[in-house]
Amino acid sequence: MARTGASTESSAASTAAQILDAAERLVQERGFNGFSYADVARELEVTKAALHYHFGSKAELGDALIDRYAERFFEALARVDVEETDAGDKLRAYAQLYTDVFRDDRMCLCGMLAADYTTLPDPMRERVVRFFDDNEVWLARVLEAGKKEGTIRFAGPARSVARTLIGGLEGAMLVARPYHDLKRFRDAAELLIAGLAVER
Amino acid sequence: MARTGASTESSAASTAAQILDAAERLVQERGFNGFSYADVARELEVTKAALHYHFGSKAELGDALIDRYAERFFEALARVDVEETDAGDKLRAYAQLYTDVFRDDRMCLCGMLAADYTTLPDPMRERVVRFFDDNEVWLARVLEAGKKEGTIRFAGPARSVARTLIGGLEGAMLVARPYHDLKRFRDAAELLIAGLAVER
DNA sequence: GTCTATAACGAGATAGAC
DNA sequence: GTCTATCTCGTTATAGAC
Repeated sequence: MARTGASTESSAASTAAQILDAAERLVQERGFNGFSYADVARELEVTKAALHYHFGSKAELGDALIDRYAERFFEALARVDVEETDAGDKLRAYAQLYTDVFRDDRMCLCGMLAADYTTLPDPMRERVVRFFDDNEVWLARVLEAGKKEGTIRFAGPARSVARTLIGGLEGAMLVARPYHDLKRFRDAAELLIAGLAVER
Repeated sequence: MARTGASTESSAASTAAQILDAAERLVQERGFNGFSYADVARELEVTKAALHYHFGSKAELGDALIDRYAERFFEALARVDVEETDAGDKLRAYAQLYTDVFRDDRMCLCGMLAADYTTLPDPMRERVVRFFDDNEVWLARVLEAGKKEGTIRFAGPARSVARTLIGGLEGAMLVARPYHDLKRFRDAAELLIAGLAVER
């Protein structure tokens, strides 16, 4: 499907998208309680009032941030499903998505929001949980497929291994970020996959 | 060594300690940017000004929080060293420390502060990093000992496995907390240890 | 050591002009 | 759609009385 084509605004990106871009990075870097409308406004060189036109409240902005992030993330997973056939390769491609985030000095958006969880409005909480649930479903399916094909073995329910992988990768990002060290994250990701989903 | 014994203040806990208790829980639940002096003051039924007498600034309070948390944590690890001899048992005792934190609906203090890392003053950053470094040293020593005794095997440098364990446990707490599910955390901790430090 | 009072600032949000 | 102006509230922090 082509881009939306010639629209009323011919600028590179709509203001709403620019706001989401800036806010997303700020949340991933500083957390939901660590940034303000003023930060976004300064960056885009518009006023806070302009932001409120596009996203009435910080909570609404938060909802939109998670929705877009999740949409893009699961689109990427759908591409992995098309491009990779081996279960081990799919797991490594999954970890690579996290690596790409970490490379930008960012934390996973939903990992960061998991830290902020107790302070989030309910609609944001629900979205964060759904993100992890959907990740778990995707990973469990890959693990089960690998087990069936005999390319992978693991102990216990695929769901538990999936959860441990998600938490392991989120935690690897969390702890590696202060060290500003990509290798630290990649080593952990590699050990996690090798230890939890043994190839044979 | 006995408690400090009869001191000038005979009350149950000094005000400074009460402040640290309340602030610690608030940070572990809500993050460093998710609580205020007003929250602590309300809880202890004192004024904000009283808090400032004991801890001049939020940054100083943060320093004191990490110092006390780290001190207690490494005292606990020293006890583990005395009480457990088998390397696998030491690793399980290590994970149990995290379980105890999670059981109180808390995130590890330094795991939470790792999320807030980019917004922290430098002295707090240094303390957070030191906490993880010291954890890594302790775990790597346990892993090496287990390898030498032949009770444990693992791939790659003990340091890398140690880092992966720390990140894995921190991430397991982070992601399990929204689900309010102790079993979810315990299952992940078990799989992490079994997958990263295989017993034989 | 704790209080009242207040300063100084930033946050989220709204009204109404352009 | 973006602006100026403003409101209200919460935040960290300090001064000075008790």
